Amino acid sequence: MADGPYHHGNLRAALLERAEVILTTSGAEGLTLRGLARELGVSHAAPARHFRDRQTLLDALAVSGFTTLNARLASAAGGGGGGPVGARLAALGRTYVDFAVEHTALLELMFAVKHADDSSDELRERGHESLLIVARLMEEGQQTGAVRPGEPVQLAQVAFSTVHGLATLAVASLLDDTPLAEATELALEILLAGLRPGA
Amino acid sequence: MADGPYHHGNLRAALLERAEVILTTSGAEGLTLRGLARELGVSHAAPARHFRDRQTLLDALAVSGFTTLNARLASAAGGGGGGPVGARLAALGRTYVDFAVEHTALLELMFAVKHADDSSDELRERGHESLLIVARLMEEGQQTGAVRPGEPVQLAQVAFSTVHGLATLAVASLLDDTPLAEATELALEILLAGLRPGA
DNA sequence: ACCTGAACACCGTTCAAGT
DNA sequence: ACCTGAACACCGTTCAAGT
Repeated sequence: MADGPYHHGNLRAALLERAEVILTTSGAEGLTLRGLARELGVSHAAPARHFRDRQTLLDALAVSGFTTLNARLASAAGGGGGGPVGARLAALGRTYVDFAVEHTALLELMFAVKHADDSSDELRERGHESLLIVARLMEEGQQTGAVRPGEPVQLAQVAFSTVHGLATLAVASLLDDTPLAEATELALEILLAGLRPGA
Repeated sequence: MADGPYHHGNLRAALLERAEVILTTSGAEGLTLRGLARELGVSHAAPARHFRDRQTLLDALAVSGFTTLNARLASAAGGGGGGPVGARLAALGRTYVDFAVEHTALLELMFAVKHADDSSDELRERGHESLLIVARLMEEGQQTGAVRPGEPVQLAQVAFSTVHGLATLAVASLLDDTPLAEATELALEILLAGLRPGA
């Protein structure tokens, strides 16, 4: 790991790694290409070799964020498929809220409106992956009678909205005295009740 | 309205007005103090007289956004208080989603994590106003038997989360083929069903 | 292929000085 | 009281040139 004149080829990875740290500690506004270059001991123009512009770097972070999130969601959904669907949906919701408050700035990036044109497609696709994990559980719930009929993806959109919105309220300090865990349980209970057939 | 050497005293209002236009058309990233000053024909240092820094201006925009939103919500909640509670809750939800997709960048500001220290309190208070409008309707619904028992503010937080999250999904292009109006109706139906007593 | 150094056109913020 | 002009310390992005 001795420093040569160059960053021995892994500058791209080093940039992403350092950027994620800065994003977590200082937010997206504190993330500058020049600052990144400085910390990694390369010239300020070096990052441009690996990321066309700042937005492309931010989008790469967002994509990697979705990758992490989706892995956690898939794991929470219960790979093997045991347990009642309602409980697994609730686990999914708690996992999402945990991730969201733990990676506030990253999540903001993941759902930001502005993206580089070439990252936009991949970002959307990763988001769909998240929704699909939920949708598959909805479909299973429909078979076991825990979930009302309807397009599973649309039901997933509603469930996703609930937990995502809750996380937003939490980081915006709008939950006040309500502990986030309590608010999450109430939201999930209302959501699951509303999803039941005949509700 | 002839131009003197100064901006005849209404520079603050002019800055806010112009800033809101730019926010809507170009997003927060496109909003610079120097650009604003240029468009209004004042020196680049003039805005500092009225807003301590850029963040203070952004927070002022966010506060004004909440004012507009709360007025709309209050109106949709039915000032006089006629009609079934469920229908008025649904109207509230549709109003929120409409506002959210119409003022994407503004809403992002309203729920942003970073704020100037002196605006943070007022911003939170305005957010609480939004929640209170919903909470009052929840309380009314509990009396008419349309809404389950529980802390009205907590129920409001759940309802707010649902519609806010839905708006986020919409602007992130994650609703795909589902028209937003359709997704909104489904979300509101599931929410209201989940809120009913004994659900 | 990968990086450097200089250059260009921007920023936000501050502060003496003007009216 | 309100604004200007200059100054400072940053940015992102580009591009010839180096190895």
